[in-house]
Amino acid sequence: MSIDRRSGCPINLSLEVFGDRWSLIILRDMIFGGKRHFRDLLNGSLERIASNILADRLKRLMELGMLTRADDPTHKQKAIYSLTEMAITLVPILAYLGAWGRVWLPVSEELSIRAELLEKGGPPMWEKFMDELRHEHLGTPSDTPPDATVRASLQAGYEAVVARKAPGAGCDPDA
Amino acid sequence: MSIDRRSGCPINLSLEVFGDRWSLIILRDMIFGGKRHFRDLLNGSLERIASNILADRLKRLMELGMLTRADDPTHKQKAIYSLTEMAITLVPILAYLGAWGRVWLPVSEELSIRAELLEKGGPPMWEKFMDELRHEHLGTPSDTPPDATVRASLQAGYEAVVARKAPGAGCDPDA
DNA sequence: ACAACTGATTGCATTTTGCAATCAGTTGCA
DNA sequence: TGCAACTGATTGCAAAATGCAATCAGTTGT
Repeated sequence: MSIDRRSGCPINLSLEVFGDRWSLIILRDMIFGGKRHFRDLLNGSLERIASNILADRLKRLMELGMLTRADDPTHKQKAIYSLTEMAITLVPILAYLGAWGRVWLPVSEELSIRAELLEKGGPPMWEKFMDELRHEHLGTPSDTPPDATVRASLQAGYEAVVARKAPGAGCDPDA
Repeated sequence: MSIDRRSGCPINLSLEVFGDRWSLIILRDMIFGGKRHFRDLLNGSLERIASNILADRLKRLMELGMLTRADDPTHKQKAIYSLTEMAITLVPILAYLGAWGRVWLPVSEELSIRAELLEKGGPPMWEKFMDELRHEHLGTPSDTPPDATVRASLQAGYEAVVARKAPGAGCDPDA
């Protein structure tokens, strides 16, 4: 399951990295959902990835240099997956992809609010988000307080839509 | 082979449109290569798509609203495929994808020069390119002379690299 | 001691993919 | 008229990917 190298075209090579139905979904959940453990990714995504496919893609993304794996000090069997700089720089692509999908595809309102906020925020917001991800996954220093992160503001926007659509119902499957 | 709708997430829905190894390759060849016929797409791409897969993807992209098909007046069996606005607005995504691949993947110099020029040109160049595609595929008016198109300048850049790498050898498989 | 949870792995049926060969109709040329 | 080349596909088939359920060994909390 390694890279084919059908040609040296940048678009082709990019497709060989995440030209499948699951790799970008996993990266999305790590980037926007803050998921870092196998179980979180397995049970957290709306698209219900199978455990063998998740294991395969995590392995593949590590081989490609998009993820790294480390032991979790709180649990001897637990592994923490981290994004590499290579994966973090996908943020603008995900932002554009979300913006495009929001225009042309039958997206649901509550799931597209994040894409809308990210599009409205533009490149400055993407840069801020990438810096937060670098802090979170690569350990680089950051001066953003935990309650003022881009991810928190995206999540707040999501919850506002959910609350408006179902007032009083306190259920949040994505929390 | 229609859309799954695993979830209403914009990124997921986008992946269901071109989360495979061939759909974006076909769109790339139509957008950057100017290919509009089955045979051009079949023989023109470096990645050697099989004819049944090409037929399947063309059909699928039409069902999804990314392409339209029309009869070619010069040949009763010939079909001309056109990009829709939905497909034309992928240009920024392809630009970002090419830029990302150029940084992180083992691209070849002659095939990545187009991505580099497109990245350097930025959003203004993308807009100009999209206008040219609208003129070419949707018949909208345009005042750009045929020799000053974005595609022509990308092609010129490509040929300059090829000429520099193999001076005197007049072969150009992409012409 | 024991149930729940950790990151996986295995087996298996179904689906998708990719390659080679082939198709019928159209065109250009001798 | 005859025939080769070209048009957009389609078919058969082997290989690969997918998705589901069951299972695994080790760890943790009670």
